[in-house]
Amino acid sequence: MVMNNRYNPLEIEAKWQKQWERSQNFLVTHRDHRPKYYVLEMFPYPSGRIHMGHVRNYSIGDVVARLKRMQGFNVIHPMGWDAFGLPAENAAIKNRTHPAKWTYENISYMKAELRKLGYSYDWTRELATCHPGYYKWEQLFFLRFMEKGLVYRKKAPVNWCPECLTVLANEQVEAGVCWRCDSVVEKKELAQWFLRITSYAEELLECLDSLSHGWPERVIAMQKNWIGKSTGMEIDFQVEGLNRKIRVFTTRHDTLFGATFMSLAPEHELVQELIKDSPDREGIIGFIDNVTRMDRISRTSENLEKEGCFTGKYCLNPVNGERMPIFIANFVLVEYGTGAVMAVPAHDQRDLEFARKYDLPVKVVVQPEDISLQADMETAYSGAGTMVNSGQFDGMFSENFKEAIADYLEHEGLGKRTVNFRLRDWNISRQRFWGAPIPIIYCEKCGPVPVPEKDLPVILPQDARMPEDGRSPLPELESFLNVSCPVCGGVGRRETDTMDTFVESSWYFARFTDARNDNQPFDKEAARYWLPVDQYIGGIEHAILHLLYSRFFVKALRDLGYLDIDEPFSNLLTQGMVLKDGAKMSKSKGNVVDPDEMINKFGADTVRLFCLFASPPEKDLEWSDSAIEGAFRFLNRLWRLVMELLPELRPTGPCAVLDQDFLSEGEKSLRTKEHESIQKITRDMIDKFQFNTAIAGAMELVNAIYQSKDELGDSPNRCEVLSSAISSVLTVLSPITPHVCEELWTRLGYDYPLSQSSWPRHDDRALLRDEVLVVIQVNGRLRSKMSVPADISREELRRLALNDEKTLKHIQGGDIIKTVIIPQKLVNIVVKNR
RNA sequence: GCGAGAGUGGCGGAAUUGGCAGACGCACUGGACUUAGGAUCCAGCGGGAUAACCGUGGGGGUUCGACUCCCCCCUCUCGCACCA
Repeated sequence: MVMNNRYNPLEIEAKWQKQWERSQNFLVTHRDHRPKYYVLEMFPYPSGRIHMGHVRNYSIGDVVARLKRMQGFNVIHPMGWDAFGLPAENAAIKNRTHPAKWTYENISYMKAELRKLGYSYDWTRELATCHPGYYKWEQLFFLRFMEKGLVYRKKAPVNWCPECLTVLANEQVEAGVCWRCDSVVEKKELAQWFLRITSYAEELLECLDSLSHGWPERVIAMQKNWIGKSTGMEIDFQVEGLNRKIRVFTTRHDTLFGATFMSLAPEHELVQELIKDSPDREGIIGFIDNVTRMDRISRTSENLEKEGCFTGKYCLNPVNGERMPIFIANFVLVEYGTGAVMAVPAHDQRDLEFARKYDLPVKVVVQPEDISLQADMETAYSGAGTMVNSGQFDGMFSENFKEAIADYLEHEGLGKRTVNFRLRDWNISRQRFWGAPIPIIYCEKCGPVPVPEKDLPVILPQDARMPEDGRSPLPELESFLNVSCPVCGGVGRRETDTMDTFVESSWYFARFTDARNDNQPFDKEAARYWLPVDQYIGGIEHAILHLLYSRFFVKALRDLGYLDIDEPFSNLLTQGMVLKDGAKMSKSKGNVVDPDEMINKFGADTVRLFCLFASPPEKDLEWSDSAIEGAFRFLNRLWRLVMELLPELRPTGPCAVLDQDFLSEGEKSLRTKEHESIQKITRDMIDKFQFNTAIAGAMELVNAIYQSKDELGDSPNRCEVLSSAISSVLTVLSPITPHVCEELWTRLGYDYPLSQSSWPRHDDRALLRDEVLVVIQVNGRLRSKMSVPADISREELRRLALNDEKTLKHIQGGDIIKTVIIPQKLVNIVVKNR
């Protein structure tokens, strides 16, 4: 048969994929004596086709899964579909069909693509988040969250994407534009459902420390930044002539004596009352309108000139009673702190600019040591120093004064120490159809009422027709809307908003532990055994969004008694992007490389090999058509090597036990290379996930075998040494290129599959060489090399080095000051010229 | 501005963490085998008059010895950014 001679990837790949499926090798249960290992890749949105980014992501994950299996772990490696989302609705409108149809068709196509790549998934755990059997439990969690006070409904100005026709959470607005479609986000006043993620702000921040070993530093930094904890005080300022107080949040209460005016956000709740009888009311309202109409990008731009207008009212500084004019300022944000800022122009640059513009007083209260600050300063001083102009506190160090004034204000009831977070509650209402319905019924009498647990799931109607204009059909779908109130039996109407799709991805990793459970979200025992995820792999784009939401969900589910872990993902690998011609692949740029095409041309093993070899996992990978041919060439080379030697090879196993003393020089040298390679590859693969260098190591070993097979001639242990080395190559490459390795392994005569073999262990004794190459330097410069017995004494090595011909040339005419000797490595002779 | 990361041949990338800079691969050059080669094999491949020497973004320093450690500077990528 032809296939006996030539490497035919498509044929052997189909064969082994069938074989693995039949043997059910990758199916696991939690009733197992082995230690568990949970490896998970971020599940895909079923957009239609797998792209190279997926291939890279899932290839890395599959290597980890196969590797850990070979190391003796009970490995769970599931795959599923993040199946709710807007593209399905758009496609449904276009094709005049239901989003479910498009979604399930995509899933089945993409699943076939994944199968062709030979990934070792436990497909019995497959899930699609759009299936009622999945989102039923999500709706249950919503009810549980509600009971716990973790869900509330609030009318608030929210982020509205005019393109997606729905609201967005704060995390989903990036620099003022929609994360999905880049439209400029607008503000809209709507009643929405919120998850109280802020209750966990402190813990979400603190636990980041426990992740510092397993997570990339920059992801941790981004999350810290997003949570944005700052410690300070809330202080009340009495409004003059009005029975009102303005509460500010400040981290610089040490500068309180220097506060000379007050700045309010234009949206601040007191503004309308303050300007009620102002003679310039019209002008002020005009100013407010101008500011609030601005989009978020320009409003929060640092270049925006600081502007404001005087309300005509004053408030009183609580510590010195000074009158402070109250301004409305364009740079004060209503959503941060209390929406009001005590302005201390001497010690805050923004306040200083504002004060100069409106000719407001500047009062220095913190005096630095080196220079003497004057009120006519050009830049504000924000450091520490000695208190001045601060009454009886003058002379204190500002950092100490901070505590003193805090005590004083708390004692007088004028303020209190607080912690402020940048993190806001998570708005999960979406005005979309293709999402999990929020299980709420609005009753005319009882108000919003939770759907009783026994009525779950609230199923997304199958008969919905998508309106052409892109809106959700739910608000007009009578069959869905009409329902009686579960409390009073009166007329009720269902909530028509669906949940943010990030809710589904916040707990899917837990559902994987028991994906077919019809009675509960997952069995507690199964979850306890499998969770947390030991290795999570995905793109950096979810550094905040998905990873923060999932962390919150796990903590909330823990407190509800469902889970007993604190964090979902112990280790996180953020893989780099796949680029072509230096840019991210995209249809518009026309630089897309289709995985299917590559698999058909070279086979899955080559595609996998290239993805792992071209670059370390965290770095971006530049696609190269000629480099993937190189990967294909290597597999052909490996194939030919085994085919050529096949008649004389035996299934000795990798790192076969051989008595060193009976080996010839050449045999010993190949054996040493084999064991060195195993050592290096093990270190690279297992300890560092550096598959690119591991593959390089395997290539070196293949090169060495090619050389040895000719050099060894008919030496007595030729068969054993070659068989062992080749078995080793196949074993260590098998997580990366499983099909070709299994095929060659079988042809070698093994009667058990590689996928059920153990990872090889090198023998330290095999690493010992009789002769080692030692480098000779003179004054740190390489001058000569020589091969010496490995156990040579230092003195003997020194003597040999000093008598080396090439070395002597560079020593002549100088005095030898000293020699540095690193055994088995180098000799450095330090010479000083006479 | 703040935070994280990077800078090494023509290219992707290595370097046991202070000890032969450029592993492995791509591209390229020469040769062999060939009707043919875009298959395969062998050899070469940082620069340089193939000699000295110079070379890991630049400049200093520590050291017998620095891609690696310390100080200063430059460039690039990503994230956050009027956060009170």
